[in-house]
Amino acid sequence: MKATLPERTRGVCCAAPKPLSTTEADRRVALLKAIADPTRLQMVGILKRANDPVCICDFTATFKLSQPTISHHMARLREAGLVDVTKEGLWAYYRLRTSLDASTLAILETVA
Amino acid sequence: MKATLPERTRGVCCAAPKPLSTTEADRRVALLKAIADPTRLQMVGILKRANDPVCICDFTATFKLSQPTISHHMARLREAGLVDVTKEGLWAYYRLRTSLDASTLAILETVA
DNA sequence: GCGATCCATCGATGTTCGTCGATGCGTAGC
DNA sequence: GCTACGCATCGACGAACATCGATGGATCGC
Repeated sequence: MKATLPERTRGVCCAAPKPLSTTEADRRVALLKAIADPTRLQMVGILKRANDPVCICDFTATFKLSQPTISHHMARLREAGLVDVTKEGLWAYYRLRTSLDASTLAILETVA
Repeated sequence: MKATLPERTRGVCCAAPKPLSTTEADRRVALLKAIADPTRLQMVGILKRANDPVCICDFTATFKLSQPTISHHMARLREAGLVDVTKEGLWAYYRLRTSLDASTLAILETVA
């Protein structure tokens, strides 16, 4: 890794490196924001390691947070398109969405 | 992928799946928060693709944001330990920290 | 029907975040 | 010294967020 510092002239500051397409960047940022929280990252990790859908009441029992807060975090994962829900009587079972695209799966794999 | 919904009895909601160690989870969350922003994600991506250190003035020219805002975002990357800075006269050159651990590098690789 | 249970939603509150203008500090050229 | 420049920091402001108690809707057992 070279570390050459290019010559500069005052007032000329526009090498302007090209960023990603903003739409793709925004997609990734939405995913990152969805999992950039301790509770939600743990939720995703547990769902990823679980073979069967997990009742949300188990999350409520696991974390030291109120039931509305757990529900709120799960709703954010739902809005991010990361989880699917199945209602069965009184209970709500969540699992990772099966139709996640490859890049999303790769990120979840490395981070969760 | 089976999707068997376990039998439940009312009032018993404590299968309590085990989360990660909180210290490790917090470490990852700190990294995710640092890059869960369009500007900062682009910054990291540009630095990752650049061979030489990049003058921060080029970021100021690239993004449609004020100079204090760019400086603020770069400070957040600095506090997260993701970048190193070299001051050269009037200019400040940033690059990805060379001593990033493997898991951090893996995340940056998939996301940036 | 009635009470109990699970869960989502609402409303409120304190905190964090993104953004900017103003300011200050160090450097370079005159 | 003085001015111009690059950059960081400060202070302020509105938006987004995490959390909770209260409420309501739906389902089960009796």
